[in-house]
Amino acid sequence: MKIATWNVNSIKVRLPHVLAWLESARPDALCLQEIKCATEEFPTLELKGLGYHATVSGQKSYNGVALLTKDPPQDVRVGLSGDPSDTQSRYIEATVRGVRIASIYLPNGNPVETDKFTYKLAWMERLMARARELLAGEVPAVLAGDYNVAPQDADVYDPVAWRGDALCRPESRRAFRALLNAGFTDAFRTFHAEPHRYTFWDYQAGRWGRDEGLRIDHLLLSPQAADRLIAADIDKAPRGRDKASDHTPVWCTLAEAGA
DNA sequence: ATGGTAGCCTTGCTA
Repeated sequence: MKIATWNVNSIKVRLPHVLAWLESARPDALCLQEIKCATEEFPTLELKGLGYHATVSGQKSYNGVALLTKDPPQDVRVGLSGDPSDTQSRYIEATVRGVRIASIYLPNGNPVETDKFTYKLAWMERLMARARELLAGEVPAVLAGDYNVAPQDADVYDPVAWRGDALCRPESRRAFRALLNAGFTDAFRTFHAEPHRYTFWDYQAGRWGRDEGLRIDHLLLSPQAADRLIAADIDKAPRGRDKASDHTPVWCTLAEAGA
């Protein structure tokens, strides 16, 4: 079972890229972030044409997450509990072929001296609470998405320049490590120890051309999912296309249940 | 050299 995540930065602009990638990579599930459209504006029919069900938590202009799955999803859950006043669409979760899959768009958190950073850390606490519930259920679970956290300096092209940024701050990294310490596995790092492998390259200053990026998109696996982990990697190709998103897909494959 | 790009619509904000 192949599960992928991709921050597409507008599904309307990126639909041709998404369709092409689905056709070539054929994931069983693709988690999308920053779709930047209302749920009713999502191109559900175009994706159905490729054989994918779309489960969407949209939002006009900003944020928005979705789950594209070959099989119909079950037990869809939208949002994280813990803050009824939170109106940002950043979390959707469903069961696909027995695997609990979440599409996550974690807040960026910049500038750090503002309530945006406070919101990010509070959101990570709420995610942690949900992660603990999933662990208690002892089910295969994959928390996939744009975490807006570069876990270590090796995940950043210029760690010194980024030291004070919300993506690299010690508080952000500690909250990310708490997920690992609780029992979740970073799928990519299971197979790739080499530094300077990225999932995001800023549009500005020719970062892509110089391979100056950050690894901020992650697939975190519960023990029951990690026990089935076969492979994981970053697919850089979509970032090199015309009109590309600033992020590129990350994927992992799980052995079939009972295999 | 204190910039640069992209996408949204709020022609500034978010990233």
